[in-house]
Order: sequence, then C-alpha cells, then structure tokens
Amino acid sequence: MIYDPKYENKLRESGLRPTKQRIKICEVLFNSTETFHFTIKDLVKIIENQANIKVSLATVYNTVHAFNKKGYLKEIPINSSQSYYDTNISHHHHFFDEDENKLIDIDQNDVDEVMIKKTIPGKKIKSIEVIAKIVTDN
Amino acid sequence: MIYDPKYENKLRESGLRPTKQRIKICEVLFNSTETFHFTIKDLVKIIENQANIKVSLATVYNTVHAFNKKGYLKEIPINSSQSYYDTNISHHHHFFDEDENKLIDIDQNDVDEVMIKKTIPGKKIKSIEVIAKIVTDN
DNA sequence: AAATACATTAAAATCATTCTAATCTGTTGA
DNA sequence: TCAACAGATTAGAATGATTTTAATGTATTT
Repeated sequence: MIYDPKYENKLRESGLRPTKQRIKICEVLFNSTETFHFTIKDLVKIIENQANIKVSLATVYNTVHAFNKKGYLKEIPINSSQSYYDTNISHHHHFFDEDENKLIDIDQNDVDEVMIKKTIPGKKIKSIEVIAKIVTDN
Repeated sequence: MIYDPKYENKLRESGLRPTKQRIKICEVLFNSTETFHFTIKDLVKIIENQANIKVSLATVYNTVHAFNKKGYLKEIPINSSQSYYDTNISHHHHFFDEDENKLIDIDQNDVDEVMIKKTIPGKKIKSIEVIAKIVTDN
C-alpha cells in the first residue's frame, strides 16, 4: 500500500509502521496549516466525524504517544483529568482559561526568554514551559 | 471541642468546619517549617503512619481541594496520573525530573520575572508558573 | 438541648488511560 | 512473489485517581 510519504516518514521516524488508521490520524493532526490543542477524546471525535474508518482508542493512544515522544506533538503541562496535546511544536507558551478549560497560545515573542539560574548536577533541561492561568476579571 | 486556633482559622477561611480529621490534615501539612510536594496518596500515607485516627479518602480530597481553592495550597501544573500539591505557596517555580517523577523547587530569585505581553480581554492573570523538565544529561 | 447544617465514611460510580489476547496486516528475505 | 514474522488493530477488561452516594455522625445555632 502506498501512502503520502510525508506521513509515512513521520510515522517511521516515530517508530511506527504506516497503516490506514495511523495515516488517518496524521491527516487530522498535520494536514492543516493551523495548529491546535486537543485531547485524545477530541481526536477520536474528529476522526469519527471525518472518516469512514474506525480507529480504536488503543491505536489513537499509542500513535499520539509515539509522536509526543518523537517530538511531533507536545504534551501541555496542566492539571486536568485529560492530557492536552499541541500540534504546534515551536517554542511557545500558554494561557489556561480556568473558566472555560481552554488553552490559548502565547507566542514566544510575547514572553521574554525564561532564564533559570539554578542547575541540577547530572541533569539537563529538556523544555521550559510557562503556564499562565487566567480567570474572568471582575 | 477546642483546636489550635491557627488551624481553626485556616479551615474556617477555607469554608470548612474544624473537625478532628481536618485538624490532623492541617498538622501534617502546616506544622513544619519545611514546605513540601505531595500527592493525595502521600498525604493519606503520612496520616496513617503518624496518627491514630482514620481519615477517609473523601475527607482528604475535599479538604485539600478547599485549601487549594483558598490558596493555602497550590496545585502544580504537570501531567501525571496524580495531582501534585505544594505547601509552599510563595511565588516560585519547578523542575520536574522526568527520570524520577520528582519535583524540585526553583526559587523565585533563580528565575527572572516572567513578563507576558499578550492580554486577553475580560481576563486577568491569576498565576504564572514555569515548569522546566529535566532529564539525565548524557 | 433540639434542630439544623455540615462532615465523615465505606463503598460504588466514573472516567481517562493502559493492558490483554485474539486476529490481522505490513515487511522482509528467500 | 510469497511465506513467515514482527508489529498493528481491536474490543473489551483492568487499573487507578478522583468523585459521588447515602447512611450515619458531629459541630453549630437558637
């Protein structure tokens, strides 16, 4: 079977074989020029609405995990019962709107570079994320 | 019944009545000069080891939630199956050691103040948190 | 001290996530 | 090309944190 090589590469580089289900997941995540925030549940819903193929939860989870590990997706650090992922893997930050449980991007240029003076022996910094919680201003 | 007024106030200000169980939770959380990070499970374990009273999970959850809401505790924004709380409510940040699933404080003085230029109409910033993920440096 | 409002509890329910084990499909090497 | 194998898919079960329930208990108010 032959797939869009763009997605085939992404999958292979993430340690996954290209399959019909995974290509569909790629289409949903990477087809658009727009980046977005999603939960696993969101993703399953979009696939169900868009596609005529059925993809099981287990497949969605393992594919998203592999992309996250490889760096094609980023998990956003917030406390929520569900994990949020971001298709925008460039360096940027987030507002989390606590009234509506919604994430809003903050462009890198809108935050001064975060400099951390403390170091931990034997450890290196993998990522730095800023989360600003916002609420209705009364 | 008469309790340490320090804890009684904390509880009442959080909208809770002082009870034997809740006072015990306060003792564990606020008795020490040291601040610490904990999960609900940790807290229950400490209470079981230290005290001769039994406190149900439901009571621990509702008490911790009330303190968090009031601001006597802070929930730390990381993706983990469990929620992490911090008894240090002063403005500071965290490393999250991904190898050991452990949080490490970063003093406010070790991070330049984070300035966010973007604003969202009708919303105000409630908190700004920096999470720096660290891993073994090879 | 009675009446009320809130608290406590064990157990059940919920919900995201992970695991399982049976079946299926890409992939590889002859 | 095609058999054999490694890895993928799936529904459903298992797990584990958190929330809810509903019966009973306790602090509070009058």
